[in-house]
Amino acid sequence: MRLVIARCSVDYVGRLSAHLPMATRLILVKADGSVLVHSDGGSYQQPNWMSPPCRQEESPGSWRVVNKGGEELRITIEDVLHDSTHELGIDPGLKKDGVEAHLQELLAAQVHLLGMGWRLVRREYPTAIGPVDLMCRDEGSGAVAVEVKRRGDIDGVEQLTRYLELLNRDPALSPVRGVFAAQEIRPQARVLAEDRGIRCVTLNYDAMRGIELEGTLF
Amino acid sequence: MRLVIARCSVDYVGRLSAHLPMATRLILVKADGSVLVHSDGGSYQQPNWMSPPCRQEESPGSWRVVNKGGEELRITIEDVLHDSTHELGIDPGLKKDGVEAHLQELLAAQVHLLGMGWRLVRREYPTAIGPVDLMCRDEGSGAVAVEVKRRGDIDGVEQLTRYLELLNRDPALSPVRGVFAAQEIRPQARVLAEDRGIRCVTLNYDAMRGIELEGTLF
DNA sequence: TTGTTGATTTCGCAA
DNA sequence: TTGCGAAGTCAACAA
Repeated sequence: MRLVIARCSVDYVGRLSAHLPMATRLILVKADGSVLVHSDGGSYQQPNWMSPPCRQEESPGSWRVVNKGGEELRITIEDVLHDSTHELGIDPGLKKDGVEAHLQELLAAQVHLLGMGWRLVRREYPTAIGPVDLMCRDEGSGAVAVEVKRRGDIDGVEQLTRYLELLNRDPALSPVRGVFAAQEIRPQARVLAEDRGIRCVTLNYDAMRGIELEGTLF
Repeated sequence: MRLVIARCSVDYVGRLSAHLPMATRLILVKADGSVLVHSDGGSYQQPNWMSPPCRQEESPGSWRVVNKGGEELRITIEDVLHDSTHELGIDPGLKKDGVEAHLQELLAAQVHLLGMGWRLVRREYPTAIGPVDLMCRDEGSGAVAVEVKRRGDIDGVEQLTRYLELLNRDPALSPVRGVFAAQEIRPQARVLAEDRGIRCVTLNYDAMRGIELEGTLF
């Protein structure tokens, strides 16, 4: 990894055109050849960059980074304040926990949280417009489509509504009810869901994980 | 801006949990206090970070960065290979060109691409639930609402559907047809749109820009 | 402050 | 490879 602090201007021409006027910035060159330009403040993201795989041509005062797709990053350098290279080695990678997939998995193992006597038919139940997160049968064997979200938004209600509309065209399943389950449900989403006869359930991630952990103890 | 190259492990606890095992990485501290951790390869984005505003507590071998929302980034440092601080000053900011607004502008100037004899009524046609990108009249003077996207997704179809539903309540306009125009249209979005009687049109940005450029030549 | 929408979204998974 | 949906989405802008 190479770190350069320099007074520079940057132009990107590719999927769009972007221009950074002359100023002092950090230019970061990774081992895979990708180039990132960072300012000191403003957004925490890089204001300009070129994603790998890409090729770099360096001449005094001017860098040119070209992508396979014809995208181009051109850096004009007026003054270099710092330039150092460091050997970092490979990174073992990031482990994430607590995302939607995990939430879905936890709920699939605990469908009784939705109602006594409920059972899971299958996860990722396929339809023509995409998979339903959980398909269940309630205590009276009625079909229920469950949409799981980390944050329950209007989009999620729309998504579940589309599934329900489609599933209810199938005489073998109909009537299919809907449950919208999320860690947080925004008021607007809740209103819309309930207006459409969809039940809203707030999930407690820690409690669900706790139950799961308990289960593994015995 | 402070640059630290160090052998470290990183833990984030907040909206989710994430862990980076011990390895050599770049730790970048910006003037606003935000902290970014970069590996040398893999994804070109930062694998772990804390966005501003945040507060940093540094003790030998351990950093703790805390957010207002109770999110926490904990960096355990085993060995420091480099540590330097640089004064960058303020950044003038980024200028972009060629995004959706541009696409809409181009299509507005070339509504004949949608059909012979079509004319533009106006861009950003106002409704109670937001502006319709383009309102047109077709060859038979029928009203047509056009939604322009760079990537045509189901969300865009839903958006246009809401506009059409509202517009068709107005006897002075009704019937209003819909056109969904985008550089790329995803199959599921196309299915949904056509199921609702909305015409899908794929836009060729380069060709549209080319025509525009030609136009300026004469 | 809150909500909405676009993004060079990026990223990961699965068909 | 391509398609599709989630993201600690982020960030800009309007209400």
